[in-house]
Amino acid sequence: MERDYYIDSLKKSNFKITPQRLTVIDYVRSHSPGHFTAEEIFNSIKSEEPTITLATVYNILKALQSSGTVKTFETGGSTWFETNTDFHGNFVCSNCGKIYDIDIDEKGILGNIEGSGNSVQEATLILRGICKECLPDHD
Amino acid sequence: MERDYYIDSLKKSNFKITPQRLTVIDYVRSHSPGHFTAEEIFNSIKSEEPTITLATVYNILKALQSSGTVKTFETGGSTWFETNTDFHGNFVCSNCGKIYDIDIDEKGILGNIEGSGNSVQEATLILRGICKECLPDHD
DNA sequence: GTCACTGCAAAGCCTTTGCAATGGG
DNA sequence: CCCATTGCAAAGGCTTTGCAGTGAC
Repeated sequence: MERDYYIDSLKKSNFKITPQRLTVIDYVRSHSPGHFTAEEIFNSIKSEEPTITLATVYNILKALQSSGTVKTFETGGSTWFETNTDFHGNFVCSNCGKIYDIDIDEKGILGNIEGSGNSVQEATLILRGICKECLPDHD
Repeated sequence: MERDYYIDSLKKSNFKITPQRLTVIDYVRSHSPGHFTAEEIFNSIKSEEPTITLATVYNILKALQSSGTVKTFETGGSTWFETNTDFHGNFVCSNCGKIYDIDIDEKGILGNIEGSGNSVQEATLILRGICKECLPDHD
């Protein structure tokens, strides 16, 4: 996604554009699609933005999330952020810890949900197992 | 589920049967299907088991999970436990906080996953929105 | 100029850990 | 009897909060 997509989304939600926010945007853009913790982002950008703190990174990620450009999910006791806002599965390898996006046919799931009478705004699918690379017969 | 289902599952996984474990089993059995935090269980059973601590409840829930009778998912910064081990969605109402089980057709999802080459052991689907009861036009 | 945002430190959850004492098999 | 489990206290990880100073608009 273009930088302006993030900037415009922030503006639309009445958030200000700060250098710190731009640095985080550049980070997630250049690592998309991917999965980040606040701490990971903090560690990666603090050379570029030496006064930034972890609390600010959390604040920025919350703003990005409110403006709709970032999604989150919780697993293993921490919160993960991602730029892939389409419905998909997040496969977490129990061996190496890597997270992979898995395309999912949304219809099969959403069909059931609508029938429940609840208004669904957001869906998060977490899968756990052993990834391709960690399977014993991996070549 | 019967009490023996939990007991036998624990034994099969080489866990011992303690009075504290039976108390937790009775609690989840009498609240099934449902969604519990460790603290909720702790608060509910401490009158019956006055010396128990939160750490022990966590320990017991971990044993139940390893023996396959309890599943967990994380949301809102805490871990939820449930006895419904079949694949299903957990709908979390952003307004009242209640959690509802939603039946999901597993095939639509698993079809995609198998194709990815990873070995999936477990799937958790979390849905967020406004529940039936909280919708403005609720009668 | 104003109000949101930043940086900092501290507090606040939730969960785990270490260890001595206990008791289930 | 022995080793897993308990109870207790303390520590640990992740995230939020409060507040004074700064800077985006």
